[in-house]
Amino acid sequence: MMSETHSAVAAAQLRIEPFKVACSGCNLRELCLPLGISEAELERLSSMVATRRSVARGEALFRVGDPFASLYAIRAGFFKTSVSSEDGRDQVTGFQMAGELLGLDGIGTDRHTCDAIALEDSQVCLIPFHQLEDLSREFSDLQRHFHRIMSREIVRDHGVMLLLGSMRAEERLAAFLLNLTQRLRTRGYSASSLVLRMTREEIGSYLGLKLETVSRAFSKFQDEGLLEVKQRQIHVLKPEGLQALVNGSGC
Amino acid sequence: MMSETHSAVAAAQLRIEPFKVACSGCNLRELCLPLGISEAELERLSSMVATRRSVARGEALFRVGDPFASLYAIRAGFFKTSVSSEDGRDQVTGFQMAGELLGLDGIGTDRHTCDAIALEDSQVCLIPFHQLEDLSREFSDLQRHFHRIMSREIVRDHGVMLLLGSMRAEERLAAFLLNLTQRLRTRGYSASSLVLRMTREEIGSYLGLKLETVSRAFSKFQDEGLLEVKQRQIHVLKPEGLQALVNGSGC
DNA sequence: CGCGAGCTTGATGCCGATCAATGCATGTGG
DNA sequence: CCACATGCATTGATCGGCATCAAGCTCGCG
Repeated sequence: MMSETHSAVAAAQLRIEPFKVACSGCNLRELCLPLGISEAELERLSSMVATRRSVARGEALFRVGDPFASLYAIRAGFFKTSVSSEDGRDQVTGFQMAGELLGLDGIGTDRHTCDAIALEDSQVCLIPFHQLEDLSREFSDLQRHFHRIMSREIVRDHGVMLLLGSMRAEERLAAFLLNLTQRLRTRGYSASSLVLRMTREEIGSYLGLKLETVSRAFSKFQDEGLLEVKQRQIHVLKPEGLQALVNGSGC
Repeated sequence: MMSETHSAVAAAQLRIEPFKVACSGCNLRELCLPLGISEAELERLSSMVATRRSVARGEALFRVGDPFASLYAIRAGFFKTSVSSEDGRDQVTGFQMAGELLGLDGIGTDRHTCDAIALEDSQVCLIPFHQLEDLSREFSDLQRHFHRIMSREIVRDHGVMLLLGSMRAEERLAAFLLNLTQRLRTRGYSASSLVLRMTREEIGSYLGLKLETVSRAFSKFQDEGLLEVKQRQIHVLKPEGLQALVNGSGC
């Protein structure tokens, strides 16, 4: 496992590389596409997911207009997705971490409708979409799980709409931080100590705020003793204080 | 067809009724789930979609927490979907019209995560989801089309995020009106004359604005000669003027 | 006719955007 | 190793768009 990780890092400059760990041996199995499927399915899925790709920090996994052929399961790293309007304003639509799926936006039109940019050196597993459809016609558990993933993405988007449409700046940042720590905890990381992989501007874009507003909100949280902020190093001191903000007791 | 519509309206008080028109004879076929599938598939889909339900104006088709079992294809009428936070603020996440699908939010957790409320007396066709999954394992065209529908919903949500995160009040309303007229045109209605089925407050909730702001934006558009507004009766005089706003030339 | 829900319009205030200056960390070339 | 550039973050001062509060208006309906 350790040597595996090491060799992967060593080969990081290769854009496309043969696959080294089957889904069955991947420590993200419980978070990723293979969740809750049988041995036989897992076997077939593993053989389908035959290539991996490395994406350096700042590079695009795909961009608006790129032909869609595969979904991408994040094996390691961190991404943002963003859309933009004709006149150049852009909106970060999400941040994705290990075990999460990228590329669902492309299914509808066979072209990607957003950019996916790596916020740190990352690796993704390619899941050829036609093959996934074929396989999910064979295995109802896989089919079901894939449908759940898409549906949850829709539900997540609704949550972001609620945030953008009805919350104030500090509530938004609190909700964002709680969401991040929640997802990190699921992955076995500390819930209280985290390193942001994105800039204030990217957070602001996601939350519908300007970077100065994000910065001020961080400072305010620090003054109130909810957080310790050192650039991108965040220590959450009072998660319940953040939760209270989200729940609107701060009105 | 006329008598069909008539009897349906007469039976509107019945909540659940036997199905009278198969998908193959439905004039929404080209907009709805059956799009682009073979005769054999259409036959099977029709027999699966065996019940219809009437929902009176103001009533809920489903609510947060309701068990999920079916998707709903809107046969006639108009709906809104909304989510709400713990402290009661709620956010309209979409408006749905004939030929569109409701209920995708429920797949992920087997419970609905939003409310779907009829904004006028409406009828929906029930699509039992397990049966749809079964059928889409048999027919790859149906499978593919269903995946496209889900993906497009995700892409639509991204568009709403862009709107909520980066547009100003008048841009939001312009984008909203253009989207509505576009969808009405697809259904054979005039692109210039429409009757809003929702209140200013519901529009405001969807757009992340207060009802007064929506009202003022309507008045402004009228003053500028872009629209004629009489309560919920809207005549679009200069669609290109609205388009220009969305494109950001107004900055 | 009178009630009430929904819409319009005005006056005021506040939150977050904008503009601007400074600080801080990292990297690069002389 | 220092000087300098660069990208990102912080903080302050000011401004503007939208929310808020408030008052009347319109229209459908019992």
